[in-house]
Amino acid sequence: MPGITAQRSERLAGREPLPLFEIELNEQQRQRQRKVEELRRLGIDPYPPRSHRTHTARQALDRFAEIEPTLDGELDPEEIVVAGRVTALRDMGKSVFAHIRDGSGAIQLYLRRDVVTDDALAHFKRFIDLGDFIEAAGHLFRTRTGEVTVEVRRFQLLAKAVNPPPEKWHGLTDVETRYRQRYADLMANEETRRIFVIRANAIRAIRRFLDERGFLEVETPILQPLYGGAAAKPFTTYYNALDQTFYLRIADELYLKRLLVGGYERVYEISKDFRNEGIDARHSPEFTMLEFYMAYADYRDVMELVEQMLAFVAEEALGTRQITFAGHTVDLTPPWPRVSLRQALIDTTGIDFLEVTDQRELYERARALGADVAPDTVWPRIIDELLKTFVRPTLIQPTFLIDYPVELSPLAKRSPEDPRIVERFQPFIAAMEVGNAFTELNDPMDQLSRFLQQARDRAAGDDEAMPIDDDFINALMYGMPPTGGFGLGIDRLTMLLTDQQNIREVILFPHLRSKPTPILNLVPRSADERDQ
RNA sequence: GAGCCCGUAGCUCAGCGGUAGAGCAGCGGACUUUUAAUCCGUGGGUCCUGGGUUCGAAUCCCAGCGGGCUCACCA
Repeated sequence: MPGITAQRSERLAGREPLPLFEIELNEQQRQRQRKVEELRRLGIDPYPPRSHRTHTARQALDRFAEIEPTLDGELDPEEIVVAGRVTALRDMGKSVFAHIRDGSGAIQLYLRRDVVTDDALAHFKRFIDLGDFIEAAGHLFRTRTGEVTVEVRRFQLLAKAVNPPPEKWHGLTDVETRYRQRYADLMANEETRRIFVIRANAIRAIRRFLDERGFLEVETPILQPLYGGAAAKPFTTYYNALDQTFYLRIADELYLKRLLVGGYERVYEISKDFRNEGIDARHSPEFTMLEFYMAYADYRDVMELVEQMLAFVAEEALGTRQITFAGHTVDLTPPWPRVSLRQALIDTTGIDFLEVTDQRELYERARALGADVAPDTVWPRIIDELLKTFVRPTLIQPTFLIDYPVELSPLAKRSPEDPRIVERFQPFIAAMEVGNAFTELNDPMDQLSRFLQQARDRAAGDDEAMPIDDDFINALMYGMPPTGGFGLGIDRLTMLLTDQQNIREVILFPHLRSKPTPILNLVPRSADERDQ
């Protein structure tokens, strides 16, 4: 059965009718939409352009706390106006209790017949539903049960909700609906709202930390003619004006380093990167990355800065350096232990990767330990697998894993002590890898040879090997100072700070496959119906 | 991409071969300090979609769509 039509609403709103479609509403939506039309007939705008709010819920509660000692149990003499979404309604007959929530919190409203008048109370009961935005003018007092409440004199609908809100006790729990309709999730679930506040606080803290230390925030291209700076498959697009294939960046790295060639000493960028790969609890193809680079610093300087930064961020975002994640309590207070990957692997697997240089032998040893590797897995990938299987689960308290084999790191500088090792580290917290850093490779010819090796890997079938970026080589040929660089997954950091096990819980609008059935049922109207 | 699990009212869920259910929300009524208010009454369904088995399918089987978890690739 067709519901109230958009066309009729348009007519009642004094505009031209929508010609072709109507929206099919369920019973509750129809019920509410009827109220919209009835209000219009009464000359009341169900969507007025302005509110007259004088106090947020928080400000009202704070005000009452301040003046209550002077009131002697009486009403606050000053009239205030609060506004928000109706989240609870308790109809007592000749009075009504309601809660409204705004961005600052919630406050209770109390409407009594002998204060608002009989007609106004009837109007409220007739037209105000759960989920509506309203404003209410009145005086603060404390109820018998102790709750600070507005005794309402006047009220006004600010925006009618046609959709009923999710169930009040369990909220919205269906994961798919929570992601597809994040607005409903945010409306219904305090925890969801909390996560994104912490996320914003963390990002603000990072900016402040870096700004205070002389870093320059910059923006480099997201659309790039060549991608690089990480091992990943890119999203590809076509740039019409340039008549050329472009890629969405997989990392910021190569552009930020060009800026150090240009003479900036400290730069950072916080923005989205895109990797055309699998989605799981720790990976989102569109994710947020912090990268910073500092000249005249090496990876040890960077480690010191990173442990300070993350302790600062936790303090700013959560008020503590102790965080709980997946049942682990970890303490971010610096300094964090530095453990070489070589030693960690010797301790956990007995394998010394400087001794076991033959791929076949490494494979046999890994298999003997029970690692899940295929016979054709290349040497660096086996090392990576051993790291993930045997080392990573042991890294609960914050730890820097340092000094990786050169084969794993085509953009990092070799150790002066051992050319088979690069000066690289990854911070692990609660067994989660949250970043990646190294002393940056600034020898253009060494960089070129690493690119050439990547090209060979690519030819051999590694489709995540980086393409050769000759402009980057050209930049390095102008000279880049000794530099330490760092990349941090902002989403994963947020997971840690909010104790969320799934990355989609910390992304406002995570990607899902489009649904064949639309949310709104728009049905065509027949011509004669339109003519009536 | 593979394996396992899920899809029932606006929301949260039960039902798992024999007339489609509960709570909240809705609608009607009672109640002037309630707190998931309470009490009485009541409407509401493409049981994800399409096939099949069966006298009979929400329930069993097959396929598809959407989602979750675990793998695999990756930060």
